Amino acid sequence: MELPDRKMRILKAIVRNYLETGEPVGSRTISKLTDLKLSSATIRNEMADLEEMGLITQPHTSAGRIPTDAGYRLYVDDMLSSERKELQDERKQLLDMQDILLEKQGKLENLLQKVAKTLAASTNYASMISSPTTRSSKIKFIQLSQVDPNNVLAVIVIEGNLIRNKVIPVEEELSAENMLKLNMLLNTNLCGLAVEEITLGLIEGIKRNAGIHTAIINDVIDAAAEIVRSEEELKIYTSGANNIFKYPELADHQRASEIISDFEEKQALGSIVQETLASEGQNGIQVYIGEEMPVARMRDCSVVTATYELGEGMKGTIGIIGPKRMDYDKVVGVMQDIMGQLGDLYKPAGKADAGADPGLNADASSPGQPFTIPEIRIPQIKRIEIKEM
Amino acid sequence: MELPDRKMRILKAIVRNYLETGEPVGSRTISKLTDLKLSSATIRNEMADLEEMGLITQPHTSAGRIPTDAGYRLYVDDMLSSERKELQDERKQLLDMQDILLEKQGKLENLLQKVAKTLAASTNYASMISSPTTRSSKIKFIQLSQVDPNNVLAVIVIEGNLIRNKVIPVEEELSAENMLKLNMLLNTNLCGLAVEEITLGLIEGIKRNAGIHTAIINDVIDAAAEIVRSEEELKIYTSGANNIFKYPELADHQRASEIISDFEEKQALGSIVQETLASEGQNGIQVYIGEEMPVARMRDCSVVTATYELGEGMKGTIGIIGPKRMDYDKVVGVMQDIMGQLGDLYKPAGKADAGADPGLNADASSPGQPFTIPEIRIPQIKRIEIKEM
DNA sequence: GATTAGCACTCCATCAGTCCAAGTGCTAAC
DNA sequence: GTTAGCACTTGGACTGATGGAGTGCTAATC
Repeated sequence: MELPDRKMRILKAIVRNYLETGEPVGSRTISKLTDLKLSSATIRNEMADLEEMGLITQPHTSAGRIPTDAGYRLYVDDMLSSERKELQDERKQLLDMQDILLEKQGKLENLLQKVAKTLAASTNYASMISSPTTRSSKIKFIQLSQVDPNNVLAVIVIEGNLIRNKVIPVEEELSAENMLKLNMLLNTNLCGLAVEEITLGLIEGIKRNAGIHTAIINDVIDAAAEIVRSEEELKIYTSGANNIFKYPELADHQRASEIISDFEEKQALGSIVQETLASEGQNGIQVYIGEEMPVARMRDCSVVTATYELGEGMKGTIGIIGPKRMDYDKVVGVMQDIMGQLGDLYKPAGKADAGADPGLNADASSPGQPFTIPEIRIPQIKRIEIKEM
Repeated sequence: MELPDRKMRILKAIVRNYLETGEPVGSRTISKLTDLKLSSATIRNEMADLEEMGLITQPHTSAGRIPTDAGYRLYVDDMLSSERKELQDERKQLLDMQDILLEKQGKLENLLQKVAKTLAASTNYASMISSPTTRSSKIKFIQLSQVDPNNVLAVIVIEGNLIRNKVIPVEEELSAENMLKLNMLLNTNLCGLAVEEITLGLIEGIKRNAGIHTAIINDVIDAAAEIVRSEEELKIYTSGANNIFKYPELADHQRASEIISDFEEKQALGSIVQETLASEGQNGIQVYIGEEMPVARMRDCSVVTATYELGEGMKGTIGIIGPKRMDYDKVVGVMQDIMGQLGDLYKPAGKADAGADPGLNADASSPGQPFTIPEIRIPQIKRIEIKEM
């Protein structure tokens, strides 16, 4: 929608003023606020037009105007297309995440939690961050080992160097030789494949080659699938849910309760993440306003989401959820900042200088595992002998 | 504090009525409610006494009475000492957790989350549950393996069959023989020990025996310590935080915001867990009322906590947080029920019948690992040879 | 034709005043 | 020791009046 310049400026002034005050804004206010020397009467005429166009509305007859969803949308779109250029030049660093990012011992889980906290604290809105999805997660390495007569321990390394293990109950103990064969078979057939790429045909093939122990093959593949699946399971960290109490329009019992509940369950937030990942907006940032919200119960909110990338195609989503009258400019700025800083976090292993190497751990479950170790080779087992102890 | 029977009955009636209605309760109401045929005037006299004793209070001059913290305390103590007997007889099963408990594929994380949800849903209060602490967690088995020239993968199994792994960067590649020695050395020296039992002297001894690679020993032990530490890290799952909106006395912005924040941060809840585990109350259940709350910001709430046991000394805490006027009877009942059901969950591996075997997984990070597999043996490595692939 | 001044009108928030129900404490009678 | 009765207090709900903020419309002005 194209709007004559003057109307646009008035709309912007209305939106901005409303964002600040949360009160309906009247013609006189705008008349004084803008630098286009116009009387309140003229503004009133323009406002009547804007209202007719569905961009602003009156809560009641003798009140000022507030933006409609469409009004916000226009404002945000305009901002996003101009903001981008500004920011790319300056690349201002709004948030000092030094402590967070340098914290060597931290796990990814902690990092995400802290980013969420930082986001919430610096914006005064509620924030969320999803764990990076490893949708393309390929199996790098599988190792089975007999842990006791009834159980086989499967260690599976998937791309991104995430390590998962699972104990598989078996009925018969495997000999070391068979175990070794099995390991080779699995590695040669499955390494480099994403779980989605493992077809039934492939499994059949492996089973044929395995000859014996077809049962265990099934189990292992099930395990692998389950492991990768659980890896893909979206984890969402939130912070500052209580910030919604700062905005009266969200703080009444009904709404607050619903939002808090959605934040606790996290399921609803998941759908926002999905939505964001599915449709990448311009310049990486997406804004859902009111009715556009993927989550029905949050129709009184807006959410600004962005996709961050942690290298190797591991993408996650950060989001700020607040009232429709949120400070979009600020939020978008903070978002871009965080995106940038998270992006910088991943540096190819070789280039990372010692000081800045985040030394992140890839996951809670594999603590201490460096985030950027290079290729993992299949370990070579050499001639080894040991007596029973 | 001993109270004449009639005063006690009146106090109980006041408390019970207030729990139900949330309104100050007047003398007439009590007169009609109790079966001790007394006029409202008499009740008024008794109430004046109770007020003098600090058990009830008036919000304002011409209002009914509400219980003070001390009044609740007396009520709860009385209930706890009588309730116990009742419940031990009947062992009624209030909650049907069949689906939850039988869900074979579930991880402990999911179980806990679901228990929290069940608790919240069935009580209409906010609930929390801490992951079981494995404070006595002993190392069962350590295995190092060279993953690539620069990294060694350490897999550590601790009691309760929790498996953890960590990649340790090393400067020099170890030979298979040395790796094997190291494995044996570590296992013989560390297995069966809790991390607290690993002394500096012990480490020195290991290092001496290791001869070479003293650096890696340090790393491995650090890793082990870190792994066990991260295992002990209290995880807390919550549910139903939004239930507080059902109780007007908690639902005003100030209070709600604080409580929600505490629920999101979970840190404050941690101190409740600590407090509970530290001082085990009578019959396993503890009630903190108002000012007794360990968390200052929740002084308007009460919390009922209980310690559950998941076998092998793994203890965790469940808690219900609600308004001071919570339905203590019901909550205590539900708590005991859950405690029982969680307790039943752990059955010695041999005795568990197939149908009821929960088949729980011990942790998110080791999905699919049966919860009750018996002793883990150190795997025997036999003569194996393999060419470089 | 666009802009502005002026005016009548609308609506909401606020405040004071009134009334009422619920509950109390006290006294006197049983 | 218990109860009936009464004067008193208090908060909540309702009412009506008032004023401020804002609008739409019209007529005058640039």
